[in-house]
Amino acid sequence: MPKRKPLAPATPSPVKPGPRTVRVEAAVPDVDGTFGDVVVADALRELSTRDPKLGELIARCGELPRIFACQEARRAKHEPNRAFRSLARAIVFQQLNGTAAATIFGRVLRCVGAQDDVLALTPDAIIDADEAAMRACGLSQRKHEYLVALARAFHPAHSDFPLSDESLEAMDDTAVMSALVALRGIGPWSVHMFQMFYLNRPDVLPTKDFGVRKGVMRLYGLRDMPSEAKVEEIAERWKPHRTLASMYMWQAADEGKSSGQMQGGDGGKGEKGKAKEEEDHWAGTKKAKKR
DNA sequence: AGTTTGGGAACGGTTCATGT
DNA sequence: ACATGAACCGTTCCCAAACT
Repeated sequence: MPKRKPLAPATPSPVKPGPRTVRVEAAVPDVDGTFGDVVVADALRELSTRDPKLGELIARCGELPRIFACQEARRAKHEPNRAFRSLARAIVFQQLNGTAAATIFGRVLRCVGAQDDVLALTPDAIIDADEAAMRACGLSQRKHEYLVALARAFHPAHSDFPLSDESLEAMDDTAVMSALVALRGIGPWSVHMFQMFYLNRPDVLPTKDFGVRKGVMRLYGLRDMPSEAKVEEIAERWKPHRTLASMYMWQAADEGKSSGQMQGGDGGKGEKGKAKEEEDHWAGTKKAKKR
């Protein structure tokens, strides 16, 4: 096979090139203007005061729809095993192209009889599922191990201190991080997304996230991708609203991409697509059921 | 000896340059 | 026009090497 030129992005960013001042679409109307316990407008005012560069971005973009996307998830709070399902999906999706992962997750749902009712995806269902059948869904041996371990961690009969929706809600951010990274297959990045989009914690800074780092680089005019320490240093002024600020970093990264100002660049869907997938995932959309 | 860092592997669907 | 197959996506784990 002859040498190939670098591939063009596999999935072009859905953000259309256009005037830098274009506003993103308005937030969906049926929201109460809060993120977790925070009034978004107040938090954005505070962020704008403390960080003028971020303030310019906020003024230009308004309240981002992604801020409110997770409100939908909060409405479904009463559904049992939601945290388990979210984390199970995160394990299946990690390391994979979103489309491929959705295909596999759909097969897994079918395998455990949850194709028509995601509520049937329970720790019991995963523990009882036939390993060969799960592997036949396209699940790697490692991921199958992770899923079973996750199911056991949520199962009272298999864990002295079983995790649950309620216990995770009651934990502070540090405790949630400790509890979840202890599970194989769940890393800091996944926990950060879980805290942001599932628990709606207001002060989460996903320093490992490529999009956040890229957004920081762009917004603050840095020449190179900032280290995690540099991101933390810059984000000091965002406390205690680092979750919202991080969402604006994704926006900054998106704008850089759409306006062609980012140098170098990663192929494929990049942080935009990934971030969108995470929003959809943690917000509880049912994309994976489309099969 | 203990800790940190870096690189490779895993994983399936999609994209697209190249050859026929 | 169609077939082929390499490259790519990104997070996590694991292991080896480097460092303290």
